[in-house]
Amino acid sequence: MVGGTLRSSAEVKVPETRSEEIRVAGSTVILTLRPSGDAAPRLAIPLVHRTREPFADRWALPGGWIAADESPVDTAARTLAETTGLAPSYLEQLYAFGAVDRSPTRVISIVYWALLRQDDVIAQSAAHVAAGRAPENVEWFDVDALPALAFDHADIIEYALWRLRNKVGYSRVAHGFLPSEFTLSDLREAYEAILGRHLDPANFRRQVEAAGNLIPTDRFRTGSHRPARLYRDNTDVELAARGPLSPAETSIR
Amino acid sequence: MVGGTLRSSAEVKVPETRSEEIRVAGSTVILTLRPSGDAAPRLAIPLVHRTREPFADRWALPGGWIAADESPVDTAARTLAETTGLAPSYLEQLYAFGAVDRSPTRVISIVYWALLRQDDVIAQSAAHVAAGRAPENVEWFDVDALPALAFDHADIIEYALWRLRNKVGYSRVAHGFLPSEFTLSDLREAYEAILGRHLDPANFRRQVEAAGNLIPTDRFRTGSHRPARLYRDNTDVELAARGPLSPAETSIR
DNA sequence: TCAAAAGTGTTGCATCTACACCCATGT
DNA sequence: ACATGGGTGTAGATGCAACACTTTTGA
Repeated sequence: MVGGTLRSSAEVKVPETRSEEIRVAGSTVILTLRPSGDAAPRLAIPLVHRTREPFADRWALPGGWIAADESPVDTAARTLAETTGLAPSYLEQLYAFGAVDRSPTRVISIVYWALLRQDDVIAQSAAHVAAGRAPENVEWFDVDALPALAFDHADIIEYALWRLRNKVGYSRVAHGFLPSEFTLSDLREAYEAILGRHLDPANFRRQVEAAGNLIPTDRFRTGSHRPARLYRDNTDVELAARGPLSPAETSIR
Repeated sequence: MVGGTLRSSAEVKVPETRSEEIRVAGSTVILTLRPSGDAAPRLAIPLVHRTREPFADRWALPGGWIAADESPVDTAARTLAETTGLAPSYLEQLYAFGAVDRSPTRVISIVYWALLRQDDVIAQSAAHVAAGRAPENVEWFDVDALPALAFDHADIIEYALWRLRNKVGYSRVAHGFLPSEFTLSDLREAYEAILGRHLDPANFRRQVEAAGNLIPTDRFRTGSHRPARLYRDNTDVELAARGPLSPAETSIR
């Protein structure tokens, strides 16, 4: 804890320096759910391979400098698009990291976290294969098999995962991973991948039905065993309450 | 919601501008509980009267530029001390506000929120009266009677209050307002002031007792009616879980 | 007909809420 | 003695976890 009383404010020295030497970057922890064969899907993150110092040969979060005429959230959305070619289903500010020693030069990073729909990611990587070219130096990693990371990016990813796991408990963020129609098993598997534990299908069903955020369709997914009803999101309800923050802060115009 | 697929990343233009034109400020929403006569205590915030453009004659959050060798949290703690002469019992990053048009010049503000113990505030203002001088241009306002505010500071305060009200439900932040020994009524009044509604004393007692964060003392507050037992905080437990964020991010070295 | 997932029912436990009630003190 | 806040007891409602059970399909 912190606490206590200080000397009178008159004695406190005010630094003369202004902050022009500080550069401001935007980075994003981009998350999706990757189907892994017929096993449970797993959380995955795209990282950028660094070819220059500092931290040459290590992997970093996608990001870039915040342009003079650009809001931080726009930098996040822009660099996310440059890296993946996609627009996120969810985008939220994570934290502003600004410790003096977090980089050899003074950089404050305003970090966002984003969710991508798994069908978008699959379609995009198929398009890259078809076109014969994919973004250079970008690779996807399972969150529990990350490579050596640059700067404080390992801590940042850990914090983003903590926030995701927290938020999934009291919001609908998990829906951000799913296509427009999905079964309750799809949704439950998303929750299980995020939380890392098994959920009872019967109780899960009742909980999401009681929440009233799902619209049942007349369609079913067949294939094996008893067909499962497909549901749509009730798009009247936000994926997560943002409180009184301006809508511009978390969505894209 | 956001969603959708974009053009290939090869077509996205990268701005040439770097971020040297952006200045970075730190501001803090400082909250305390002010006893208002014998009525219920109320949430209050210190604000700084602006004497220069932009927004001359309006009121602003305490803050300043982040120095080149200073972490954002240190800027928050420093400007908080300059404004109030006190150290906070709780300090947490609120949000980085960076919309392009939020200030006539380009400024990104990393905003913190802090709690002050009400006994610290009372002692400090008594000291100011005794010394015959108090910080210039600083005045305390009830949160539901705020003056005309500069920049986007009204929105920022609204967001800070939303965060406080949320956090009080799943953490012990309300303890940050109280002295080291307090009665359960003191604590309940803090919760009531934050949430803006009455809480059942009997149920409140059982809840905080069950949480196990309070240590009963042998002392009682006498004065009127039946004496009330005094409690201390269990300082082994943090006021609020910060997740995997470094301890440096929310406490003062 | 069997395996396995979809979907329903039921029971027990913990927690919350409302409110009745007793306790201890200053006036 | 009595008003008032401190503190305890208790019954009903609600929510959740565990798990038995039925349904529907593909193989």
